[in-house]
This record gives sequence, C-alpha cells and structure tokens, in this order.
Amino acid sequence: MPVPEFFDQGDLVAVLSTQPLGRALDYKAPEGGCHLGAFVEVPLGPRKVLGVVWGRGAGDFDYNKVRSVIRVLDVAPMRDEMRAFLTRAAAYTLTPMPAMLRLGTRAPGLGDPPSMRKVYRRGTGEPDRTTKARTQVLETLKEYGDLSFTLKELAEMAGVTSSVVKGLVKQGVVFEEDSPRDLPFPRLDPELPSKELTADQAAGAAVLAEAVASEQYGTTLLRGVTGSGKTEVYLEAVAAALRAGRQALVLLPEIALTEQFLTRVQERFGAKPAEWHSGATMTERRRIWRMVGQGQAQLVIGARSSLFLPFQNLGLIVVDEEHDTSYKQEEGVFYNARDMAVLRASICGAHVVLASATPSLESWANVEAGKYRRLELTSRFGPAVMPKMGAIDMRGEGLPSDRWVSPTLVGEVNKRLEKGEQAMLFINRRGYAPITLCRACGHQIGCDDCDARMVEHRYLKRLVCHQCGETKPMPEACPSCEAEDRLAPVGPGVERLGEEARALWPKARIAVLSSDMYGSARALKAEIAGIAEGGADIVIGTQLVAKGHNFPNLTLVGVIDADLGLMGSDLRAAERTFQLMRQVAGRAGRAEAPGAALLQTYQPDHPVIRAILAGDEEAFWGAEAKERQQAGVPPYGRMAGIILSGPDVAQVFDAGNLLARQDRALRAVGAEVFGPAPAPIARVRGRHRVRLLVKADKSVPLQEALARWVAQVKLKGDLRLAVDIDPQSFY
DNA sequence: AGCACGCCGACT
DNA sequence: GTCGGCGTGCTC
Repeated sequence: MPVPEFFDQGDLVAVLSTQPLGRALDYKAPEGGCHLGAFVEVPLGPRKVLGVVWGRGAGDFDYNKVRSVIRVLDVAPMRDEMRAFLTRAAAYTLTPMPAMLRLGTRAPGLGDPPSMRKVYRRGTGEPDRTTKARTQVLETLKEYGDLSFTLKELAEMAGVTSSVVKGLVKQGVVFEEDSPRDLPFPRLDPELPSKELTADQAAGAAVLAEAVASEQYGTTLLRGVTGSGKTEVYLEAVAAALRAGRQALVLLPEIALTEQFLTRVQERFGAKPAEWHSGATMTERRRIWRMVGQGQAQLVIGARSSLFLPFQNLGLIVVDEEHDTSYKQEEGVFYNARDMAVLRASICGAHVVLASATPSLESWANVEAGKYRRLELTSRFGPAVMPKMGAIDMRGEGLPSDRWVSPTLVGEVNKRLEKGEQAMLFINRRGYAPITLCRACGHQIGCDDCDARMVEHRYLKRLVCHQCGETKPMPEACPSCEAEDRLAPVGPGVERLGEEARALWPKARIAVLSSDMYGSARALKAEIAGIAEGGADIVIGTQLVAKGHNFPNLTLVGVIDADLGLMGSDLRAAERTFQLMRQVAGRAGRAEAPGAALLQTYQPDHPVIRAILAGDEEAFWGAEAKERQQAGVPPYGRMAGIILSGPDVAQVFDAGNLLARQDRALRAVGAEVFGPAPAPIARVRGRHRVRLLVKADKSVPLQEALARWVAQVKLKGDLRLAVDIDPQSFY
C-alpha cells in the first residue's frame, strides 16, 4: 500500500524525532491534517520535541494511548528524496536515524513563524531642527537611496546613537516599516559573460554543462594542476544548473578561505551566493536554511554540513579539493562529505564534480573502475608555468638544532626579496613548539584529559592541547620534578619559525598565518587578502595557506619539513604528504613571474619526495594503488573502525575484547577483526578509547554484518560505541 | 536525550 | 527508619 501524501486528522502517522529513540513513534495527525514529511512538534513524555512525519503509523500501539501531533511547523515538508538520502546515509554510515535527522534539521528557530523586523528608510518630512547627528543620518540615507536598514545598522553607519534615528522617526523624517526577517538571496545571472576561457577550459566547461543539463546523476573528476582554471570551469557547470532553474552547491574544505572565491562568484553571476559555515550567525543560518528550502537561494557555498540543507531542486554538487581530509567528519556522526555528495546527487538526479589538483586514490580508482568520468585540465592559465621543484638535502646544511631555515633556503629567499617578490615558508605545525621538555627530568608536558602533548602557543601565552582544545598557562616549574626555569621548547612551530625569520630578515615585512591567531574567519580573510596584495614580503603559514589561495607576487615556497608525515606506518601518510607538497608548491609563481619550490628534507631519496620532485603523479598513484591492492585495503578492500569509549580503561578494553571474540557475524561474510588497540588518540576529554578494525573484501555487504555483530553487546554504564565506515587513518 | 522507577549503602 | 547513589527502561 503506497504511503499517502496527506494524512487527515486522527490518522496514525509515524513521526521520527531527533531524540535517540531508535525508531519512529506513532502519533495522531493534528487538526487540519498533515503532509508526509511535515516538520512537526510532538509530545514525548513531559516534553515537546521536533520531528518529521516519516510515513504511515505502524499501528502496533494501543490506539487510546497514542497522542496527537501538537502542531505542524511553518516550513516546507521534507521532500521524499531528502528522507531517502537520510535513510541511505544512515544505513551506509551505521548512524542511528535520529542522529542523521539532526544533521538535516540544524537550523535555529525552525518552529518560529516567519518573523518580521523593523527597518528604516528616508521619509518625506524635514526635521524641525537640524543637528549634526541628524544631518549625518540623512546624509547616510541619501547615499544609499531607497535602501532600508535595521536600527542598529543605520545608527552605526551614521555614527550616531539609535535615539537620534528614533527622534527622526517621530517627526516622519525617517519611516519605520516591518519587513520579513529572512530575505531571499539576490538572483544570480548565468548569462553574464564568463571570464575568457582557454580552449582546454572551454571544452571542459562544455562537457560539464551538458552533464548538468541532462538532469541525470553522474560524477566527473575534474583534475587540473593549480592555476589551470578549475574554478572557472566548474562555475560554468553552476551556470548550467542555474539556467535549468536548478540549485547548485559548492563544497569547500576550509571556509576561512572563501573571500576570493565569493568575489569570483560575484564577478561571474553578478551577486554573492549563500555562504553556509560554522561561523555563521543564527540569523544567517536561519535565513539560508529557509531560503534554500523555498528555492530562493540558487547557489550555496558551504562546509560539509551544507549537504544536509533542504534543497528543493538540486542539480549540481561541486566538491572542491575533493582529496581534503577535512571532508571526513570523525566525531558524532562519522561521514565523508565527498561520498555523501555522490549519494545525495544519485538520489535527486544531480551531477557531481569532484575537483582537485591531486585527487584521492579513492576517486582515482573510481575513474579506473568506470564509475566516474575524468576530465583533465592540462594547460596552465596565462604565461606562468608549474614551479621548479628542488630538494634541499638537510644532511649537508649543518643546521644547529634550534634553527630550521637552511643557509641554502636563506640565500634563495634573499634573491626574491631583492627583486621585490614574495617568499613563503611553510610548516605544518601550529603554535610555537610541539614539545615542552623539562631539561632536569625529561618530563614532557601533556594534556590532563588526553594522551596528547600540550603545544606551546606564545601568541596566546598558553599551552594548548590540539586534541581537545584544553589550554593552561605555561607553568613556572616542571610539574613532575618541580625544577624551576628548566622547561624548554623542542621542535618548530609556525610561531617559532616566525621568530627565526624576524631574526634572519629584520627589515622584511613578515606575516605569520595560523588559524588560531585570528579571532574570526573574517579577520583571517582580510589578513590573507592584504598579504596577497603585497602586504608582506615573507609569508609564514601552516596548512591554511596550502588551500587554494592566490598570491600573485609569490615566487618561492620553502617547505621547512617535507619529511613530516612520511614517518609512521599510516598507509595514507604517503598520499597525504604527496598532496600537501604538491599543493604548497602550487602556490608559487601563479602570475607572470615563474616560481620555485624547495623542499627541506633529510630523505631526498624517499619515493614520495622523488615523485613530488619529478612531478610524476601517474607513477606515484600507480605504485600506491599496487601497494593498497596487495594489502587489501581501501579503495581495494573495505574497512571499518569500531571506537569504544568510556571513563574506565579496563572496562573499555574488556568490552573491546568481548566484541573481538564474538565475531561469528563477521566470519560468516569472511571479514576479519583486528584489535582492540588504543585508538589513534587513546584518550579524549577524559574518555579512554580503543579501536577495533574490521577488514573485508570489496564485495562484502559489510554494514549488515557489522550491525549484527555490534548488536550483540549491551553497553553498560558510560560505555559508548561508534562505527566509522572507511576510516581515514588505519594502522 | 530526559525522566521516573527501583534497589542497595550510610546517615539522623 | 529515610536519603540518595545511579543502573535500567520508557517515551507513541
């Protein structure tokens, strides 16, 4: 029997709430009935909770005890395809449905009526007396013509207090009006002229535009070196979606770096898109969520959680820098936004563009398997060429142990400074020094709640745990042996590198870029824009600077420690190092001046370093693929992590051991369990964590087996279990 | 998630 | 005798 589109008052409906109940509960449809997918408020015990009408009621509960839906919220019902997406995403990631639903309802004031606010604009009257403050208000309004502003905005722009505006309202000089709080986003115009495209880019754009216009699901891996114009090309795919009257979503890994991107969108389409990220205010989120749901936001630029916005007619998802590890969420709900984008698109008939200069091995393998189409952009935009790559063999540089910039690199930077060009020093470590060591007893200061070392941040004047974010002041004496003044920083961080650079180049303007040094994403954006325009001679940065920002005058990148990440036995370490180095190198020489990238390394003969220097990606991926195939690991095998956590180590390990022993459900499908072993970070926020790894053949229906396996153990006390399908790091 | 229920140890 | 610890179970 098909599920009806509408339920009359008194009909039994199944309501899925965001409470962790494990299943939908039956309710009676309210007065006036409700649609399938309606957002509703329902009673649950003594509380009122948010839920979604998920289908027909099961009818297995005493009808007299079934309670009624309290009210239907004033938002468009959740579409069938969104419910299908959440259901399938939950099944894939083994996430309970309520947790999945919570991702799709993360909007403040969901239940509020579309509220109004007061706005102010120029009225017809003249003031009885003109004062300086009043003139300022009138001048401001004159400057903006017919536009309206909130009281706060207007007062701030005019540099007066709100009482001045209120006074003018009384006299009719300024009009006060009600206006809906959530305004639609300005229309984007796909017919505005695009930037001039090279033949290569135009061909790529045409392929993507056609794919989008077909309104059929498909995925294209758009591969092109840094500066090859990937953005211009996929913006043409966005244009195709807009032309077809469909919405588009562009996912970006590091939302702090989108100011340049927004400007490019504005240049192409004449207005700014909606911008969804963790730093957005409640008001912004509310507006975006509602407008996306009403189809009045045509394009959203967002972090990974924007995948769960209630698009009405999604025609395209672009995943930019698709290889970026921050697409994988590894807390709460474990999911990879890149994979979920493909899932969502396949359900709603949208096209997916995975863009990267250095694709992940997963995507590369999907192309090989014929699942994705591959599009290459080879020619580089404008006259610039790929930077020259070179290694600096640190074994011959004779650096003292507290210095990090080799004499060779110093010389190269000097050459750039003389020519008035920019140089960048890259180090992938935040803070001042990664280790704080007691010279008296050898104690290293660690976090009280995690098994991680505390990192000294001189800028913040504190020690910071990069795992849980806990901070504490730098102690005067060693916490272990109480010796005073014997604590010493060991190893380099971006702040320490900045200190060394200031000593090496006292006359140069040096900018240190690290995410924790700026109070807001906005301040960081402004800083980066200033630097790109020539506001610094030497840029010192962490990971941040590797992610797609243009520095037109930058001609040298020095990678301080290219060996970081090659160590350890993590199978993805080589891949990540390779990608990071390629990206960093891609920062150099984007405009007219050719660039160079120099990697400081103690292992110049390491295969990864050699592959980077040779620029031989095919060779690198080929070798990497072969190794993974032999090991039977992703993307050529399936893996899952089980993370058990609790306050008591022994209890957590016992549960892990018990689970590992009862592996019948897994052996039945030929899957193997490893562990339990301490999780990559064995303790987080006071909770001990152990991890089990499950490895299976590519063809195994792993989720079903895992679900059966995990269901055997009943978790006692404060023990928690999370399943991580396709974990990022495994060893 | 909350909240009630209930079954054991420490106090007036 | 009662107060309160948190383990267990329920919410339509």
